[in-house]
Amino acid sequence: MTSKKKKVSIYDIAQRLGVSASTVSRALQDHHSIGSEMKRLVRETAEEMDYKPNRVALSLKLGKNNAIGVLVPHINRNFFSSVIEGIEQEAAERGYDVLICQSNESYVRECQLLGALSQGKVDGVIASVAAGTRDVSHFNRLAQYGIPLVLFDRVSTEVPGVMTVTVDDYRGAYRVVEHLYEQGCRRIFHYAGPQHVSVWKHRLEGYCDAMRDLGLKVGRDWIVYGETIGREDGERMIRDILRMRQKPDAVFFTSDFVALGALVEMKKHGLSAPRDLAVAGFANEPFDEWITPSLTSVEQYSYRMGGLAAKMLIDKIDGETPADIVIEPRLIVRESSEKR
Amino acid sequence: MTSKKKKVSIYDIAQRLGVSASTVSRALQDHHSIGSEMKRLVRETAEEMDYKPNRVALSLKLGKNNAIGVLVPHINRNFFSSVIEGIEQEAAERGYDVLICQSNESYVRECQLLGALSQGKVDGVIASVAAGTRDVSHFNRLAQYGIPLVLFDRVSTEVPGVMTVTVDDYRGAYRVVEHLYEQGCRRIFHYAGPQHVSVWKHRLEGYCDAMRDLGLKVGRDWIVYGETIGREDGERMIRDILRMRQKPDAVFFTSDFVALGALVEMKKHGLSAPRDLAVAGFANEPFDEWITPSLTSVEQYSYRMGGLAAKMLIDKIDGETPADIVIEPRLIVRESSEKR
DNA sequence: GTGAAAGCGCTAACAA
DNA sequence: TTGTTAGCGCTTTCAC
Repeated sequence: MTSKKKKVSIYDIAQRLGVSASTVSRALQDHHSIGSEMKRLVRETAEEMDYKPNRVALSLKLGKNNAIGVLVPHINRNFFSSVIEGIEQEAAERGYDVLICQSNESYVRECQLLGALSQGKVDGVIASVAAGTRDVSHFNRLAQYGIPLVLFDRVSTEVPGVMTVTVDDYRGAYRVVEHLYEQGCRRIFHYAGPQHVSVWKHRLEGYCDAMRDLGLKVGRDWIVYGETIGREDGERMIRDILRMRQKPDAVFFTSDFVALGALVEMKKHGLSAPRDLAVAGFANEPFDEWITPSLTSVEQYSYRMGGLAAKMLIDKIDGETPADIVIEPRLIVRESSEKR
Repeated sequence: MTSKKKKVSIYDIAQRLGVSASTVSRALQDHHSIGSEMKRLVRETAEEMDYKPNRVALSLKLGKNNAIGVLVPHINRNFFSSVIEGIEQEAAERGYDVLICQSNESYVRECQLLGALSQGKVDGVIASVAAGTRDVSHFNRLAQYGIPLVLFDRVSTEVPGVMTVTVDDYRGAYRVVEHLYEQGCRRIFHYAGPQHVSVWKHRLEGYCDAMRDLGLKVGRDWIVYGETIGREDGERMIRDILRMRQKPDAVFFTSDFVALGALVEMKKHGLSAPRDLAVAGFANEPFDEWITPSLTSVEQYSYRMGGLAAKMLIDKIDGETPADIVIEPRLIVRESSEKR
């Protein structure tokens, strides 16, 4: 049976010392109007009584929480957990707590959580839009409450006052296509994600423009518009390809997971990349370099992205006006696409 | 220029309606003493004025935050982010916020963060001990403040009043050894992690006991006591093995990452699992089934673990006294160890 | 250099 | 059924 000590407040310290609470408060803040002898005394007593400031009271008084909310589609996805890790690192350094919640890609859940985040616990929000979200107006409420918002990766510019940090998906996709071209590929297909999501839209645009610039005409069935981006989608696409008369010599998948499914399915049919079909993905998931063949992909610097998003948000909270950030992605060529 | 509306409080509603704040407060809480007409009126006005309750004020008043703190070594590790996902899910369902922080495996950081978590923002803490931690007495402070603590995976029973949820590492390891034995392996080595960490200690014990029960004598250099558990460690161990006169026919690695390093290094030397050496890991990381050969491992049900930890903690906060939980692990046999 | 008092937004005794 | 009041723990004007 551990005796729960009652929490000690500045009043307890004040009483013990026979001074007023405000003196204690000031001493603890190293206020100039307090004598050094008094300061020492107060600090020692605080230490001795195991005093911990109550941050909730502080928040209420100051109207500042030193906390940011993070809203992501899923916590347990390498990309997002890596971003969160970056956020936490930066936030911790600047004395901020991080409150996380996940939308599970659901629009309804996202609305609820934004509601909860408007209830005064956080000074700002970092979010990435759920795949189920088409109308982003629920994000506006934050601005109405004066809560700054940073969107990362899956962003929307339709939210007034929003700040964004993104990777240049267009450039990343463009480079993938260039690379496949350099490997001798000409019939380059693309598995695209839902087009209401910014990143997948930009990757498709990068693909299209690169193809055009390279003088390659995109056939009518060269682009697959996926509803989801799971491994099964990649498997299905390979099966579909096997039934085609005119097969592609490369596929650029908008996600590593889809590409992974494709590689697995290819193996099942005795096909190998890049010999039978060059394959590239996007996101540089950790498994990319462990699988066989290793997977060509695009690094998004997710950890850095998180750090930048947090910095941006906290700077904004501190009254600055940070500019949007676009991170330059990096093409990482691996076995799945390197013809020699 | 968006006009930041000033936040509306119950006083604003009260004023508008010409009633007192307490009436509004009660109406909003659906208190029985308020007439249904009044309730309707208050609720409509609240809606109209876009009122959001201030949860910070609520916390201060009630001395309850509806928030739990989560302290893990790393956010961006599949195991931990999966646990966190489970925690968030359960917490959200029960109306709790989740505050995350990471110790980066550092003892000092863990101390600091526990200090921060004692500052009244959370009603309870879920944590997994940093690898750098040998003395766990810093966890005691939480109990002193009446903040319940659940430790998961890497636990310590030396913390008074602590609750734990773990996977039965001993059993998991035991089964791995049994399985390798059934595959015909007799010279089964073990790569162990730092022994001050509960999970690695228990896995080693499971290994030792299984070997004994199977009548296999463990040679003096069969157990490698690793300081770290990274891929490099696995690579190094393979190189060491290659220099041995009497080689093992199987290695049980206490971590999938070490096993992964081993498989990669083996490939480099033209060796393949399980033909030349059967390999098994622990944790069932997602990449286990994608790599070649796929890796035999032990599933820990991390997502469930998170949910259970959160349930346990919140039950405790609600005044119940939950019992410790031990999750039964599951051996997942894959190519790396299946002789046929 | 220090204290008294107000107040952040809310709830809950106590009164009426 | 409703209003008044105190107070959660802290900071900060204002007065001394």
